[in-house]
Amino acid sequence: MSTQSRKQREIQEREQRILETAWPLLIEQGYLGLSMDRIAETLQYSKGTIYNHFSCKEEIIIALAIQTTEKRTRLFERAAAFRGTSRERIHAIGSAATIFVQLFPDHFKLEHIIRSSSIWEKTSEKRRTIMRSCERRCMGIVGGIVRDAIAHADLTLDDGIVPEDLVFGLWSISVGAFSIITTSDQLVELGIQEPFETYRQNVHRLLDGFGWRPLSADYDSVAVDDRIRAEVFPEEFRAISA
Amino acid sequence: MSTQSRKQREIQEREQRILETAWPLLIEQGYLGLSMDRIAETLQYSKGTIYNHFSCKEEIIIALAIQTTEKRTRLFERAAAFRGTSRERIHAIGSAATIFVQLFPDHFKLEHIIRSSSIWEKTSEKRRTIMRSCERRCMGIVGGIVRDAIAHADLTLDDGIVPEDLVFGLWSISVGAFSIITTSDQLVELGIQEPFETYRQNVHRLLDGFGWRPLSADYDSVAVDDRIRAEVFPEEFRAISA
DNA sequence: TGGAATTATTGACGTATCGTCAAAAAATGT
DNA sequence: ACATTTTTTGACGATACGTCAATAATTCCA
Repeated sequence: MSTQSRKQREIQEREQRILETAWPLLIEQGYLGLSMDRIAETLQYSKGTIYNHFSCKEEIIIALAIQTTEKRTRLFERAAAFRGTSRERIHAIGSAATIFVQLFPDHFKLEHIIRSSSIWEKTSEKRRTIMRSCERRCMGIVGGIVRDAIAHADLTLDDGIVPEDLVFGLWSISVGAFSIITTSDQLVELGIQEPFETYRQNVHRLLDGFGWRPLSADYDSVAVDDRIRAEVFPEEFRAISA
Repeated sequence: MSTQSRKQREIQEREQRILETAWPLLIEQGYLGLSMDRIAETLQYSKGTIYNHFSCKEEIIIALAIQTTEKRTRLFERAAAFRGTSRERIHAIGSAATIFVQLFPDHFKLEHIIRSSSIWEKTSEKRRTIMRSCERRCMGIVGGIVRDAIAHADLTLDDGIVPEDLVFGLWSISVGAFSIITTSDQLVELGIQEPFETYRQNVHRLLDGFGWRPLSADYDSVAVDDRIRAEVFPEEFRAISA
């Protein structure tokens, strides 16, 4: 019994160690830098053992992507639990998204890799389902705040507009901004000195455009951001600042 | 002389044929599907000859990306030349971006592939420079419209906000929306029935948030969109509808 | 506890692809 | 007609993927 559980635990832990070994290879050298042989060599296991855990390279990649995506989802959940006006809560989501990118600047590299059709299609349906459900959960959280805002009359959507449309807008602007930030090497030359700050402001413009109260003009969004970072994400904030 | 030019021309044309052969391989099977051997086999040349044109796989990929990016830039230039209010002209840019995605739905796959660090870093500085200059040109076009809007008092930016901030917002929301549209397989399940339409509306909300006149409420953006498609992009519009 | 049954591990193997380079072929110039 | 330059070729070495039969370790049960 105890022997079994020891072995079982060893196998379990190995899975995590494989992922930890894979991460820097993938981040530093991309898809091609991740080699099953090198993982095996590093961990002193034979290749076959690695394949016992992950049936192909792509499975390792999506497993890593799931880990970071789940971390983001948890940040979103904490942000949504912030006690404040609907506008402050949606603001907290923006802060969570930004903190996530700053804590895991490499996540978007992964996201790019995993979305390549050649990679995505080789992953198992099981893991793809997990990814999709993370995506749905994130959208659900944001959608919930939008609905709350409507319920509290902070926001009124025009006819034919559903909460998901707004969520899609926030999702788009965030994915786009962070993609650009993490892949463009000439933002400063293009006139974007502080991309994260610009992102934050643009999100507010978008919310203003939907008429979400209180509008930017009415409150000091920098102060709100500080408060959220201090109250909701004190630890993460310290990690970023350090 | 005539023999030389014939040979020269043959070599020139071959380059394009290589790219045409590479495109479907890359789109259908991703980075891994693109094989130098297969290109050589298909075109009945030896591998060495292919390598005379492109020093590595990645050069082929970026060459393809440059071709589509240049097409987009030309669409943007035509959109910017639209004679109308600043708001209509920026609207035309949005239409151009949408038309581009619909004409070249696979471009974003390429964009994803090329942005992978492992690929990007293997490309030649020469071609990277071309890509960057395309990017700058696109931003410049949009920035010019923003400046015109300010000059015509259609738009007033708050202190500390520069035109590039707004451009970054439009860029983000577009890149994000199209990335999501081309890679997510559950948009409908997530409640986004007509992503392109939602994108268009979100862009307007963002512009409204910046106070760009006339605001959405004041005019029929669907009519403007129809007019732009008919006047500026009649041919492309037909191609999409067909 | 000892040995059968099950499970986990190993690493050589077949296949595929990359990018190179010396030799062969073709084109060009005199 | 022959020398020089340019282009093409494909065999080659290197690397990596994923498989699988053989081996080792572990578990189970009498």
